[in-house]
Amino acid sequence: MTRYGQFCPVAKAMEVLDERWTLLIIRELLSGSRHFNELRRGVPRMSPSLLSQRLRTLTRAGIVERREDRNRVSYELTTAGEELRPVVEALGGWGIRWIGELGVEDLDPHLLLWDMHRNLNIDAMPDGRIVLAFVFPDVARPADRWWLVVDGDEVDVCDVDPGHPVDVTVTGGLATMTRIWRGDIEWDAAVGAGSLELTGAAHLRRVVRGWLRLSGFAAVPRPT
Amino acid sequence: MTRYGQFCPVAKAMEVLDERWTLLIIRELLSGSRHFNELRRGVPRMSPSLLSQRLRTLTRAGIVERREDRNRVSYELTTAGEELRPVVEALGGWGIRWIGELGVEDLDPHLLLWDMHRNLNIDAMPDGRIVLAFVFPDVARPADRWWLVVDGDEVDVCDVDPGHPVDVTVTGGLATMTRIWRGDIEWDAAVGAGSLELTGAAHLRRVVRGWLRLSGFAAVPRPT
DNA sequence: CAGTATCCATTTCGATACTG
DNA sequence: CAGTATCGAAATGGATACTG
Repeated sequence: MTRYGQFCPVAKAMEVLDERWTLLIIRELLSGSRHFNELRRGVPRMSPSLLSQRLRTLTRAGIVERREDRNRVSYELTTAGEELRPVVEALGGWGIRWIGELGVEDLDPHLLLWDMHRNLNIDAMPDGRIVLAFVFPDVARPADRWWLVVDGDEVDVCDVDPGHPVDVTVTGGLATMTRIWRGDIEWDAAVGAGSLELTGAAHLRRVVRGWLRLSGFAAVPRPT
Repeated sequence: MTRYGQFCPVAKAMEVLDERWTLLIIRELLSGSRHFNELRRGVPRMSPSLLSQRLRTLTRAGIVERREDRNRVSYELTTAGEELRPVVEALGGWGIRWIGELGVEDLDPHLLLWDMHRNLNIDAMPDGRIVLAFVFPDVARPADRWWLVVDGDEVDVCDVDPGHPVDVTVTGGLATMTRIWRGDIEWDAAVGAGSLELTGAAHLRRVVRGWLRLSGFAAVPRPT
């Protein structure tokens, strides 16, 4: 590909990487997604044909390797792909510092829960099945209720009631929960201000915060 | 802008940065270009209207500040823009390691000389005017001859003979010179192999290598 | 110098439906 | 599960010429 007609390595890199969605797919692969439909959940607004096309481009570019193991297709980053981690980290670090404004369109409960389920601190949780419920009163049904079911080291995201007893229910605006996840506001501050509400056994309510890890970019210091 | 519909900071960053040419403009600003026509030389394949449009977008995004000082317009990076340096560096570092293949289309003598003129080691040069000539026998006239004229701390790139006596003439293929600039091959090796030829006074031929700095990415270690 | 204006070809994408 | 097929709308951008 010769989009820019420049020998500059930044230009050569961007020839592959500046296509829409591409770096988000790489972000997904970097955070552990391996299968087509798993990737789709990370980029839900992308059509499957476009995702498939991008994966082919990335494979041709030597960034992704497609594998077929007994009827199960998986995509993995090559060494070149893995080395894009610093790029993605730099981009996210910049983004969290300088693009604070989120549109309503940017909020997505499915995506939020999907991110959370990948970052649970399972070791901090008691043995046995744990069920967390999230309720977003400002979201239209049926997308206003979600469950994280943790059993052993398996974590499921459910958008329908899995039927198990719920240990803790977290209730609050989708924007609030999203901003907590991004590290824009503090969990404790939101609870204190009443914009986040916890229900469940007192000893669990106190520790649930420790079960949830935040976004990897939450800890990035913000401009003063 | 809401291209992706994601709250993820990587997505929010890419909404601004993944547009074609955008990161190359930022690269130019990071390397010191300030004026419209100066920027154009760094992205020669971009139409002026598109450059103008991108600069407006970047200004709206808070990355660039447009200034008008007594009839002279200039563009400068804001703090947010300056903080994109690690992003550009990560991209270039990745690009130099993993995209080694250059198409014929990627070679551009004007761009190469433009890059070189920004990176001359003027302190290492003797006082008085120094003129370097570059000849690319494999390039069609008139783009096969270029001059760098250094006078004091002023450096000019000429595509027509400036008329001054030439101190050193560097002759070699455009690909060779480009690869040296990128750090893909060594100056000394190219001279040794005869793919680069120097003419001029012996004492100047010996030191000219020290006058030219290479691309900032030349020193990045390559995959083994 | 520092841009605008115009215009059309092309690319790109999103939506939707379908398949082994 | 892992994609492909199709299609039309919209965005995008390149070329070129022009301006205060």
